Amino acid sequence: MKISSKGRYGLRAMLELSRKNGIDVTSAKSISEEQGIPMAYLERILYALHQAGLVESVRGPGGGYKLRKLPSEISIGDILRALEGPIVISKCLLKNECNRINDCIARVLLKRLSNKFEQVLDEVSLEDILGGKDE
Amino acid sequence: MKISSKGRYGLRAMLELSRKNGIDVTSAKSISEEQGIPMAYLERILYALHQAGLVESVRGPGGGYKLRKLPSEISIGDILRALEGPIVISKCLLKNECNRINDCIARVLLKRLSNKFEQVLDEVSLEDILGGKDE
DNA sequence: AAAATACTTGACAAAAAGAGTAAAGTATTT
DNA sequence: AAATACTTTACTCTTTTTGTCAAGTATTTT
Repeated sequence: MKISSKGRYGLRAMLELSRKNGIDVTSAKSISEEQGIPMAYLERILYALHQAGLVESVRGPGGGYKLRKLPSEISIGDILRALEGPIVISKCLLKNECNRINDCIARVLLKRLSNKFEQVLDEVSLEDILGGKDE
Repeated sequence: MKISSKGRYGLRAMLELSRKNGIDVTSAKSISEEQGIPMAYLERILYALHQAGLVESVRGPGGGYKLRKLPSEISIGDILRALEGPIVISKCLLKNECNRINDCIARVLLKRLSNKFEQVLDEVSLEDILGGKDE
């Protein structure tokens, strides 16, 4: 029931990029230092975020990363999906993971809760947090 | 981000008990058989649910378990807390698990999402599922 | 062009968590 | 007293998580 440290690191990296959005590119190294995220691990995280189309990268000296969309257009759900895969509350909701699909007394419940959770995560954007939007 | 198999088994056991609520006591063995849950594991799960005051047990031949409250009075959150501990979306929200509490760019967000999740789980009771309540 | 910088990618390893077993013990009823 | 069933601890196997390492690719500045 918890976000992994990979997910948390990713969120923090994205928030850091949001903070500096518009200015220019931010190097992985500076994110690593400011956020205390192991460099080698961060690179893999940024790579996954890149694959998902959430950030773009600029190579060469002075290079780094920047958001590919506005902070208001990137949800927490987007970030977690990129780093942790499909957002489901239970493994058994994934394809081929349940061997009593038609007989499970809890399936409807789990499905409903899972959808609700995903909805919550998709409703909040990076901008909402940065702006300090409270509710 | 997922409920453990322990949590899932527990949910299913509780739903099974809800189904038979009022009639009499249900043995661990019959739950194990009907739900396909390993007996030894189920016993530990029922024990935890008992400790949490969610079920009561009757010993001796013909003994078993029954709900301690009405299905409408037991939430999914109650069950998961009993089996998996405090419901938090991130480890770093627990005491002594975060070493940059006052400096974490994501803390407010995580706290907010975590509360929201817990609220969702506490809003749904066993009765809601059993009755097939859809929304 | 070369060197420096920085992103890309795959393979691997240590550590933690999850899932379940085993076995012995305790309590209660027939 | 024998059967049934709950209680509890300890342990093991497997999977997942959390990274590290190292080699490679691309781009820019000098």
